[in-house]
Amino acid sequence: MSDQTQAPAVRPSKGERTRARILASAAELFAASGFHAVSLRDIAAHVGLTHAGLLHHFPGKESLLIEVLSHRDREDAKVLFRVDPEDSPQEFLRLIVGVVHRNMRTPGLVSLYAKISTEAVDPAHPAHTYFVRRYALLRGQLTAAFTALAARTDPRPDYDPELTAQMLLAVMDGLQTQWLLAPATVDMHAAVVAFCARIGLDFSDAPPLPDHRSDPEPSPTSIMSAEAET
Amino acid sequence: MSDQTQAPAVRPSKGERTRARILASAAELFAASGFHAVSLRDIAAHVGLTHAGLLHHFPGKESLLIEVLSHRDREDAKVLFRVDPEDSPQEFLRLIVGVVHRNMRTPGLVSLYAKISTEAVDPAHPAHTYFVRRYALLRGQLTAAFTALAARTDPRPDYDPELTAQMLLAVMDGLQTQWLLAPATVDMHAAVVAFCARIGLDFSDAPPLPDHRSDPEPSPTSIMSAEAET
DNA sequence: CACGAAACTAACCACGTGGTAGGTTTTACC
DNA sequence: GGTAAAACCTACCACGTGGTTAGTTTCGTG
Repeated sequence: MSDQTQAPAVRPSKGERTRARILASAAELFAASGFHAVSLRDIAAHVGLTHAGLLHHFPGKESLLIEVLSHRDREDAKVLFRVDPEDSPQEFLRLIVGVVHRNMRTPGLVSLYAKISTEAVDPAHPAHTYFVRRYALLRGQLTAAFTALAARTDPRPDYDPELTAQMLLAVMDGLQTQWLLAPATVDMHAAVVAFCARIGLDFSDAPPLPDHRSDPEPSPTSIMSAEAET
Repeated sequence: MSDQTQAPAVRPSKGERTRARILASAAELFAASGFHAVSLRDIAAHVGLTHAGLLHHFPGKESLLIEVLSHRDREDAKVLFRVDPEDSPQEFLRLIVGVVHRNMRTPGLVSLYAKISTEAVDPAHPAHTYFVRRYALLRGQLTAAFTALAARTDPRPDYDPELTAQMLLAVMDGLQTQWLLAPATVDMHAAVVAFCARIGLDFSDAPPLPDHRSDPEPSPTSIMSAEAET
């Protein structure tokens, strides 16, 4: 059971290590410039491979994008879905706000979702289905949290849980673009906390979430992972 | 001074008419798929020209994009800037909400700004400077409106005008992407009105703005037009 | 160390892209 | 109607793109 006996058994193969580097580079470059403006050769050069080498690991550009997104979702799921929004709505919302605070330390991650989600509005985009589902899921979770919270609040608050869920998601998304365009002017976290204050939630002391320091193996039961059908 | 003496003198030339069709097609296609995923040949075919014919009217793809954006700004400016945010803050905010309501009838226009603004986060993007300025201007105007509104409200409201401006812009922007991805589920207008209710503004009866039915000549004093320096 | 599989490269392919240049057609004006 | 300019087209250019194929190098295991 010592670390020595475990480390050699789980050492990633050369291919797995290269795949991880490809995913990291693709995430970074897609985040910077979007899917269409980044070529396979760009990503491959960033990794230190040829584009044909990259295509040995991933069957094509579109499946690479889906894998980048799914990979990041599994990371988020570990944080967000350890709390049930109906059982602990306040804690769930606190985690959501914590995600915003953490995101301010990872502009690349913010940019990835901001950039690709708007591209994915186009039904022909490889990640279109992925984002339709992702937003539906998040709205559902947040609506459940606000509904549960309202049921526990006396006097009962006068907000519509579904509209409020849409608003909170919108504030978070909308602030990303503004922040990316003017990071010195726009304070994402303060604005989200201020929004929550508007609906009666005090998260002014919400602690930050842990950084993305490690990328452990993907969880086999990924809730947020959308397997693309393309 | 009769209409008959004016109409022949101001009839657009063939070139002007073609330019207008190019701008409309470019706006539509950029809105659908973004700058990078649309080629000049796509736009030209949509107009019914060759791409070389298109390039007779616009010196290049990048300047075409800037012109599309500036053109739409002049249209918005006519609506938004007929009211001074400091003199009539409530009326100004009412117009902002009216813009959202109107936008629900023009998915293409919504998509254009949503799509290109996130692309433009990339400093190498042709519209980067344009959007940095646009957001700064809008934040300034909204901050001025909320500041003036707070000064006229007794007891003084407890919101920070600058954060609130960021939040309102964020809600409007963030709702666009959600709406474009799930138009049957997300009600942009209701969510924005609900947000305003959260800060003490009742716009539940805000009237819609006029449609984009006509495209009159550009105003010579366009406030929101950002002349690109590229 | 040997060997098969994985990882990776070089070269190729067909196609698409923004832009250029010269020629043809259309427009606008006198 | 004549003419010059504007509008538009055809053909070309160099380059970039995602993907394929065959060969070479590296890895992992016995």
